[in-house]
Amino acid sequence: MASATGRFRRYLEDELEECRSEDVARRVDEPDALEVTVGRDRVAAELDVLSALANETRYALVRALVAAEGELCVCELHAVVDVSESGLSHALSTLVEAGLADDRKDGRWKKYRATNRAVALVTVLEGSVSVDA
Amino acid sequence: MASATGRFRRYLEDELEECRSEDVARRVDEPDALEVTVGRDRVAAELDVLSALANETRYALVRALVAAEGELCVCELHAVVDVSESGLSHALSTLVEAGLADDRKDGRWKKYRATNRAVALVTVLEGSVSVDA
DNA sequence: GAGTCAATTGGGAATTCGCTCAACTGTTTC
DNA sequence: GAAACAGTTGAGCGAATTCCCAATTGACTC
Repeated sequence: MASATGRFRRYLEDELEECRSEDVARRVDEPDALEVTVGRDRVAAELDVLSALANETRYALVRALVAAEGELCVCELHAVVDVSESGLSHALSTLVEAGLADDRKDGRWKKYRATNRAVALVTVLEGSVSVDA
Repeated sequence: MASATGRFRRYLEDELEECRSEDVARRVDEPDALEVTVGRDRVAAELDVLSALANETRYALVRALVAAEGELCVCELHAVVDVSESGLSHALSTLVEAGLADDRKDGRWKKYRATNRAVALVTVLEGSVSVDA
């Protein structure tokens, strides 16, 4: 973490003149404390999920799977996005890896289904974005 | 949308032999119907939010802002991430643009705060990722 | 077993992203 | 007004993504 400690200290001192309710020393340590408690692995995992979702093709697929409320076969999903079959396959495997979809082989076909994680995220996104913007 | 209609049709016909409860014609139209109802703009907006969040630096900033439950000044945020001051400023403006943070100027300092959208997303991510993986 | 079909894998080209550097705006202090 | 400081903006370079092409794997049919 880059040390902007000098500026940070000045900032805190300045803040204290307006409002004495804070303990400078405690606040200085806060960011690091935060960092430690959270756990890098967990954050990294969350980032993987976000990265998997943050792509037009993959997000469209997830939305379709969530809306379907059940299994969809690769050929059904192909109708939803505008990429080659290979691109579709790559996208789906990324989603499975991120825990956003489950796959199941059914004879000649392969079927995908949204996970709870995917449902939760799409729901929150829809809700939060409809509010404004 | 790429037309894999041939394969899709074959798939549906095959499915119907096992389970007659579905109407082929209706299912063929389903993906398009879905696409229309959702609205491209809305989906695009959701994607912007995801793209803004799907980056190590920016996600760390959002987590810090959410954890703070209040305003943090740029110099405080600088302690959280490992980028140059300029990089930090770029990251923060991306977050504001995506509606994940609000900014407020306070004399010489500028303060940022997490939006409800940011809180909702971080909360869901934490919850959904702790389940497994 | 040969042919066909659904889907995946690996490699590589084009594009996008993330960050730093340098220059700049606005604010406070002397 | 000059100097110092907080923070932003734009340009540009290296790194990571995204997607297509070609070849391949399994599964079903005849």
